[in-house]
Amino acid sequence: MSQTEPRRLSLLNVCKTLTSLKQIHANLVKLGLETDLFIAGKLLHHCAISLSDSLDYACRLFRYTPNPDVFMHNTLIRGLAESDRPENSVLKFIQMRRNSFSSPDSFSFAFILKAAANLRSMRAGIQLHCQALVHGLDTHLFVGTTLISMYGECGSVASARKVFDEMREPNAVAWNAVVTACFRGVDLKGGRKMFDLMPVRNLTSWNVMLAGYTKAGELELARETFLEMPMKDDVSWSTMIVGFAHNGYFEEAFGLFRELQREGMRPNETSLTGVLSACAQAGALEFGKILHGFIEKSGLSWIVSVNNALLDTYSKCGNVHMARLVFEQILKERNIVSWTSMMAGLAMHGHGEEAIELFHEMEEFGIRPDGITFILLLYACSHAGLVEQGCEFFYKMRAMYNIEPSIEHYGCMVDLYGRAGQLQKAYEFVFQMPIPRTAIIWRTLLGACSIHGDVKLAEYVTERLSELDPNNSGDHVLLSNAYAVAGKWKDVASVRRLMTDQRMTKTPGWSIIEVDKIIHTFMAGAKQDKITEEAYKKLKEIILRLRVEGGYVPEIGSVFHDIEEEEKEDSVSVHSEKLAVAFGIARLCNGSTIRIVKNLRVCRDCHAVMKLISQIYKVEIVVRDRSRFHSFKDGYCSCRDYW
DNA sequence: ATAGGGTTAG
Repeated sequence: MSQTEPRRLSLLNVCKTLTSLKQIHANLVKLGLETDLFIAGKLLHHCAISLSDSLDYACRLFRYTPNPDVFMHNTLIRGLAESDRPENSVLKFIQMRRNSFSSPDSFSFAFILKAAANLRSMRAGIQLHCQALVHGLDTHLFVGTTLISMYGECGSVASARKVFDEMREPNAVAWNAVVTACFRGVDLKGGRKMFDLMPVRNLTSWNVMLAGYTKAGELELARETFLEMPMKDDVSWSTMIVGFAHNGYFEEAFGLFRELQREGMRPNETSLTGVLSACAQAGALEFGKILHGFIEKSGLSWIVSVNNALLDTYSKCGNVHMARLVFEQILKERNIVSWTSMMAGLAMHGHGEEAIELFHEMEEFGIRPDGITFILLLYACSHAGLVEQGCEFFYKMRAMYNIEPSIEHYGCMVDLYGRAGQLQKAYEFVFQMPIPRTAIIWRTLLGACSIHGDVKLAEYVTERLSELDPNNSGDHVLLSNAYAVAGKWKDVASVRRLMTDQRMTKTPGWSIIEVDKIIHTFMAGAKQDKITEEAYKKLKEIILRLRVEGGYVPEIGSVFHDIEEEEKEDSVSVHSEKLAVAFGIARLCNGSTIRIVKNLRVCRDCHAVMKLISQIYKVEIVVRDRSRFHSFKDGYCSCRDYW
C-alpha cells in the first residue's frame, strides 16, 4: 500500500453521500486498488453500514470482488439485515455457507440473528440458534446477547430470559437486551424489575427504559425516569421528543425540543425529524418554518431524512409549493421516502394525477417502489376518483413488482370502489379477498354506504362490525349518516337512542385556527366562552349573507341529528369548522388565507358553506381534515367535490 | 437505545 492510501481511505470517514463515495471508488479503481480485500472491505463497510440507501451499490461492490473474505460477508449480511428486506441477509448467509471457504464466526451469527429478529421469524431464529450451537458460539457473549434480542423481537420473553439466565457473565449490554425484550413483550413490570436488579447501569440502560415506557404510551413514567436520570445524552432527548410526538402530545414535544436547545445541546437528526413530525401532525406551519431556518443555519440540510421530514411537514401544513422546493433541492439524494412523501403530499391536495406522474418519474430514476409507495398510489387514485388506474396498480404491484398486497392495500381498494359509488364491486371485493377481513375493512365499506345512502348494505356491514369491534360509537354514527342521506329520519333517531342508552359517546369534532400566534380550538356543543360567542355571532351574520347573496340552503343529509327541521339546521351550523372559519373572517385581515385543521372529515354542508364563503367574501380557505386538504377559492374546492 | 413516507371512520 502506498503512502497515499491511508489518507485516501480516511476520506471515506468524511464522505457522507453516495455521490462522493462513488468518486472515491472511481479513484481507487483508477489506481487498481479496488481488489485489495482490505480496501474493498472498508469501502463495502462504508456504503453498507455508514451510508443510508446505498445497499444496492454495496451489493454490486460485493459481486465484483473476486474472493470476498469473512469480513466482507459479515458486512453485507449486517447491512442487509437492517434493510427493508432482511430475507436477503439470510440468503447471503446461506450463500456464504455453501460457496465460501470461510466459515461463520461470532460476528456472522450476531448479524444474521439480527436479520431473524427484524423478520420476526422465530423459525429462522431457532435454526440459527442451533447452528450457533454447532459452531460452539451460542455461549459467546455477543451471540448470546443477540439471541436475547431475537427472542424478544419474536415475542418470546420466556426464551429471551432463558438465554439470559444461562449466560455466565452477562455484561451491561446483555442486561439491557433482556430489559428491552421484556418491554417488547409488553411486560413493563418485568422490565422494571430487571432494571432494578442490574448490577451496573449505563446510559443505554436508562434510555431503554425511556423507549420502553414511551412505546407503551406510559409518558408519565417516561417523564419520571427522564428526570431521575443521572446523565442524559441526545438519544435520551430524542426518545422523549419522538415519544411525545407519536402519542399525540405535540406541545410537549415542542417544549422538550426548546428545552434541549436551552441546555446548549445540538439537536440531532432524530430529534429534528421527531419534532418535525409533531409539526406535521399538528399542522404547525409557523414552527415548521422556524425549524427550516434552523436546519439551514446549522448546516444540517444535507441530511436526507431531515429533508424528508421537512417536506412532509410542509405538505401536511398545506404548503405543497415549499414541499416541492425541498424535494427539488435534494434531487440527487432522494430516496424512496422522499418520493413517497412527495406523492402523499400531492395526493392529499387532490393532485392525484400528478402523484401518479411522480411515481413514473421515480421509476425512471431507478428507484424501486415498495409496499408503502403502493398504498399512497392507491390512496391517490381513490381520492381522485381514478378507479380504473387504481385497479391497474393493484394488479401490477404483484405481477410486475413482486410485492404482496397487505391488508392496507385491500383497504385502499375497498375505499377506491366505495368512494366512487361502486358499492356492489366494493362488496364483492371484500368477499373475495384472500386475507382475514378486519374491522377497518368493514368500516371503509360502511363509510362508503354513508356517503351514498345505501341503507341495506350499511345495516349488514354494521352487523359484521358488531361482531368484530362492538361498541364503536363511530360506526353507529356512520350508520345513522347512511339513514340520514336516505332521508330515513326515524331510523336516525333510533340509532341515536341506542347510542344514548348504551352510553356511547361520539368523538367530539374539533377545529383549530391560528390567529396572532395563538391557536384557538373550537368544538361543537362545547361550553361557551368569549371566543366561541364571538364566533357564533359572526357565523350567524355570515349564514344570513350566504342565504341572501348566495342562495344558500342548508344540507342536512349528512348530519347526525333528528326530528325538527329547524333543529337539524341548527346542528349543522355549529360544526366546529364553521365556527373556526367565522372566527377567522372576524379576526384575520383581508387577503390572508384562512387555515383550519380539523380532526374529523369535513361534512357536505360545511363544504358547501366554505365554497360560498370563499366566493362571497373573496377569501382563500384551506382546511386540512382527517385525511386531506380542501382549498376553497372563488366558490370552488380543490377536491372537485369528491372526497 | 432514538428517526423520516402508511388504508377507514367519529
